[in-house]
Amino acid sequence: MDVRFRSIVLRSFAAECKESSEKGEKGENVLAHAFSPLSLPSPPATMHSIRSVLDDTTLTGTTVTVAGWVRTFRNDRFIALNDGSTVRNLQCVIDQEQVDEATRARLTTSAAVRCTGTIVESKGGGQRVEMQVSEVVVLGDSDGEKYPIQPKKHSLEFLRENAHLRFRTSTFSAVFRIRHQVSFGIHAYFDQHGYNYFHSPIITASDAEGAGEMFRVTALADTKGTDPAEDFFGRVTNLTVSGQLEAELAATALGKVYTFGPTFRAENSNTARHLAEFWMIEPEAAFMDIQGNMDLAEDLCKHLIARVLEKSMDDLQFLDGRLADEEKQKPQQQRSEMGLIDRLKFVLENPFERITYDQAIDILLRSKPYQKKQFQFPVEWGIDLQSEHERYLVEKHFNKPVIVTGYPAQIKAFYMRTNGPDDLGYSDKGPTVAAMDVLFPGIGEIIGGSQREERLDMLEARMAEMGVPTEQLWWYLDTRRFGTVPHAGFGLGLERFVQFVTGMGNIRDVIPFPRTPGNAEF
RNA sequence: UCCUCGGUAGCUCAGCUGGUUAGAGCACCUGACUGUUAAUCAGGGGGUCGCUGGUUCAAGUCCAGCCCGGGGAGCCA
Repeated sequence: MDVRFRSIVLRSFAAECKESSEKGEKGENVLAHAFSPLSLPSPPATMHSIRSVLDDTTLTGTTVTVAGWVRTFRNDRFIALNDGSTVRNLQCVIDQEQVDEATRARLTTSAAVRCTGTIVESKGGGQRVEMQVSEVVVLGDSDGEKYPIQPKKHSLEFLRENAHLRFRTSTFSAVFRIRHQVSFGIHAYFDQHGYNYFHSPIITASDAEGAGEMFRVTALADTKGTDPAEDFFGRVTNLTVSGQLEAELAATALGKVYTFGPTFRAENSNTARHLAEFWMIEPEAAFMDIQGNMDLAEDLCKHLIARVLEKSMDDLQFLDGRLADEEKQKPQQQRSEMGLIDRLKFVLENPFERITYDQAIDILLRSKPYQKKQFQFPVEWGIDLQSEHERYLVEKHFNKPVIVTGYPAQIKAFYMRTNGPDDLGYSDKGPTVAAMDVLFPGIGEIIGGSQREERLDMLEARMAEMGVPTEQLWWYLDTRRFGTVPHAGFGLGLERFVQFVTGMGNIRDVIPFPRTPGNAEF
């Protein structure tokens, strides 16, 4: 809605309230008024979504109205109409005697139209029902010569350059309906499990989180030679790279919390799995250890996959077919044996493999590619697992999601809990921490988390060791000074998860308007 | 940021070892079509071959620099 229009509606509503109260009406009447949609035009009773027309068998034989955008217009007679409610189109059949030639000429790709007609069983083979149109109104013309999206297969790169229109394609409408289901499912899952949705700040002053380069936030036109004390907040501020530290503060009072918001990284990353602006979900729970953390991560992933299978089957079927076509182009060796839907069901039905870093190194050292010297990077205890190593574990050795715990302390963040001899992931090869990475086939790291170091002396020692300034994080350390408890949490990359569920290969194709180095057009 | 591949019509791409007026399919325009499924058929318009410079009788094709994009790597979610 136009902002000015909305303010007018609000003002007139306020005026009505004033009037009502002046007339001495009861407060509840005013309230009832507030929730009635009087100020908005209601759709006609016969208006239906295309999804309901296609699925609701009781509508056959009735007259309904639908509105959407023309996908194709064939044989001067058949409109394939899509309104975004489903990936499927409604075939609207027009009678040439009822619709004049001038109107038919305006039924171009992506024109907005409203059709009224009777739902009948289709004479053609491609669909169960179709609409026998009695009236068609063009609501918005679309100049076919200038409209860039054609009824044919476009490259994803081309559609990325036309990101403002790509939602009108089957692929992208399917992806974004599924993104909605995943997002909504995350809130539903945590709500059902007693977690509080916690809004961690977007602008932060701490740059000690160690999660990468940050975007500076300033109200100054030029920061050169200016004391940060002169700036808006009186100090250096940045866009958040993680809400974790703040979530920990909340978890040590509310018990269970999760954040769900945008996160920013100013890394010069040019890959199919990195964005400068992405959405992250970070649950944090008091009295939860690394084992509980793994259980939560696995259960959440499976819950979300189950939800998408339940709510978005037609979108998944479309994406499954799209992926199968793509696979056909590849040489036989590179093809994956499972389709998208089979893959989702497989992940849902099988437990994630859980191994320690020690075991991971062991498996890699005994692997064929290692012995044939096919790995580009060395494998030895103490170094981080490279992409090729993670891929081997997930895609070759186990062929399912894998959770790796007990990484060497030196390669992980300061807040992770140091393992003792009785802890999971303890190693006699060197100090390890209660970190966990959830690795998914085709995507890599989808979740990174840990049990946090709750012991003040241990935490301070690690911060000193890693050069993290304790003065700046006095508020974080206070949680360890006053009623500290074991607690744990993780970060789930929304886009990476959506990539897995939709089978999209590039992360830029699962976020509406991707932000990457040199790219912020829309 | 590094490695690698690419940039030819609105889109997807062909154009061999330099050699006449640079091609195809789709899209678009005109016409045909009352059961099509990315409809089909006939005809038509449409190009500074990413940019700049160089080699050559001759450059889309070879060389150099720059710009942009894909894939891989690092950073991570």
